Amino acid sequence: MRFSNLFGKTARQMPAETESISHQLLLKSGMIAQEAAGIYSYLPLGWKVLQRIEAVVRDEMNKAGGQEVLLPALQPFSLWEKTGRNVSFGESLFCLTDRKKHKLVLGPTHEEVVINLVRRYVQSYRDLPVLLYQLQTKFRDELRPRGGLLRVREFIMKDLYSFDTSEEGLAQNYERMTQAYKNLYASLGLPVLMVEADSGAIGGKDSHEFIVITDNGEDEVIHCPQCNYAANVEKAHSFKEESIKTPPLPLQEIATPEVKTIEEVAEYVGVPARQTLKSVFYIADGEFIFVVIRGDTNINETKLKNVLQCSTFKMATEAEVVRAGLVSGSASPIGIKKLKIVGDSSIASGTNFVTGANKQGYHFQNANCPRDFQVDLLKDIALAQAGDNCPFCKGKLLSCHGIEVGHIFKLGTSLSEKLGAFFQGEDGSPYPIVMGCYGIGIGRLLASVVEKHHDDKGIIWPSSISPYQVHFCPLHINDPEISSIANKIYKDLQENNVTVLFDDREESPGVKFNDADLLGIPLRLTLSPRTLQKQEIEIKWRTQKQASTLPLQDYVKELKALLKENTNDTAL
RNA sequence: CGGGGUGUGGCGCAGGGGUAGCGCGCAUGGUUUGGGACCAUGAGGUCGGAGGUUCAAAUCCUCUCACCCCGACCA
Repeated sequence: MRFSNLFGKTARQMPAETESISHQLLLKSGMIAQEAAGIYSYLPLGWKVLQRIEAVVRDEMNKAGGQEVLLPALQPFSLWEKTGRNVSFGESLFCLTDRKKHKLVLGPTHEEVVINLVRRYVQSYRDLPVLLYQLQTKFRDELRPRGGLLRVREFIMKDLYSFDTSEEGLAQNYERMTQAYKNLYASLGLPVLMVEADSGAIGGKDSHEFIVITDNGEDEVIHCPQCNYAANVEKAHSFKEESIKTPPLPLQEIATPEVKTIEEVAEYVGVPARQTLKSVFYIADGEFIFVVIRGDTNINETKLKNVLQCSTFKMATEAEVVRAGLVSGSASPIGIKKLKIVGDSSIASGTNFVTGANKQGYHFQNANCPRDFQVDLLKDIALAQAGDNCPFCKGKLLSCHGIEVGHIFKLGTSLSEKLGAFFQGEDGSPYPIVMGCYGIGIGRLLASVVEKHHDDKGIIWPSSISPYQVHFCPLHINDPEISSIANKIYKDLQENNVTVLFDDREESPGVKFNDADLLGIPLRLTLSPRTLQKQEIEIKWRTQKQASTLPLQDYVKELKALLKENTNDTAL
């Protein structure tokens, strides 16, 4: 490719109004362009990289036994009603109506469609297992798109669906896909952490995420450095500091003027925060929910939402709290009769808690569950935090942030049953197909690679996905001799199947070198009067400061040897 | 959905009642060329949108839209 013909321009200044480094570099290098919030165009270079990532992903999916298909983005709404996921996806589902007034959705994922397809072709256990996958555009009306390609509303996803006759078969495919994912991240030079995850709107049982650890990642991971337990914070379990257990004392009301927060209450009464109870209020599917948890811990809203099995969920506003007859700052479950109360397990493990008296300026001391109050549900709804103890080895848990670059689910049979996907077993009876699904956001993968592989000058592509193998920079290209040799080299490289970006522009060396660094192609070739005089060509790796030279007569052979040697060297 | 911020040539910004200016980029010509060269000439916007105030609005007021960032938080 001649640089002079390349569509898209590199910018001198970083684009304004951007925060994440991948967003900045991808815009600055002219690889992507924004159209609207969370909606991007890929320009030729960015698209080339994306396609190379797709090739790596395809390769691994094929090796794992996947067969590629292409399912429709436009899907009947009625399919979503059958699984009920029109409700769980809620507002993030893009809905539209056709001219015949039929409701359609722009697919945010493809379980419904793929099951509906598979059920027509799978009748017998002999037809299973089968693994289908696609690379397809997904549409999700995200709450807040952010970070350039990191969270968008339209994106290409690789989604694979496994169909098995049994849980054992599913487990095998789950394991196979796990390995395929690990291989693919390694090819891309991405270090990932596999963590236990909440299955969210997709539904299902077991679920794992693959996380690239970076500070500006949206997801929080709790992990144990001792035993390698790792889970998304939404899912993570932990051991908190032991509750205080003393013989129950009589409930006692005390005046606590001007005392509101847990810290203030604990200090005023003279007990540690873990001997207080915190009351928090939510509205779930329109119902007011009273949640009570130990004062030193926080509520994991994902766990709470799962416990409540609701589809809409939010914190109650001050007005709603007042309307429920509660006193902010002094609320407690004691004496609450008409509201649904959810308690965290932590409240049953201790005694003599301090909690509100449901009266402005007063608290209770020595509250005990179930003596003084009862809860409708007692579950683990606590947020695991750094510093808590590991649930397996009691080591101190750590927390870090990361980008979710893959998510796999053991779906089981619930969607199959809802959509009528059954097979006939050896015994002649019908069984629901056992399903798994496995997703990777390709654009997010691209952004993650940039987040991990860049320096202050620009992107550093791993050779496995670089848009070109070589960036060729002839200097003084208006010199006829340089120009003719440069063109010959360009031709030579192409004839030798080396992909090359040929900077044939009449730009100064600084411009060319800076653009080369920004674009991040791993190998740079430079031809100039200086190198020509010695009958040499300069060669420099993007990752290295120093350049070296190759003899002009024989450079192609040596270059190809170097490329071959380094092609697998993606674990940077 | 709440909070904060920003909208002025392709990009980055300044201007803050008297109908727009800088840098980069772009075009033409010339001189340059190993880490974002220089000179000259030139093209390109009517200031996110709508309404209002005013003799006069990019500038003041009202509404609205878009984009960015934070939070979806313990009462």
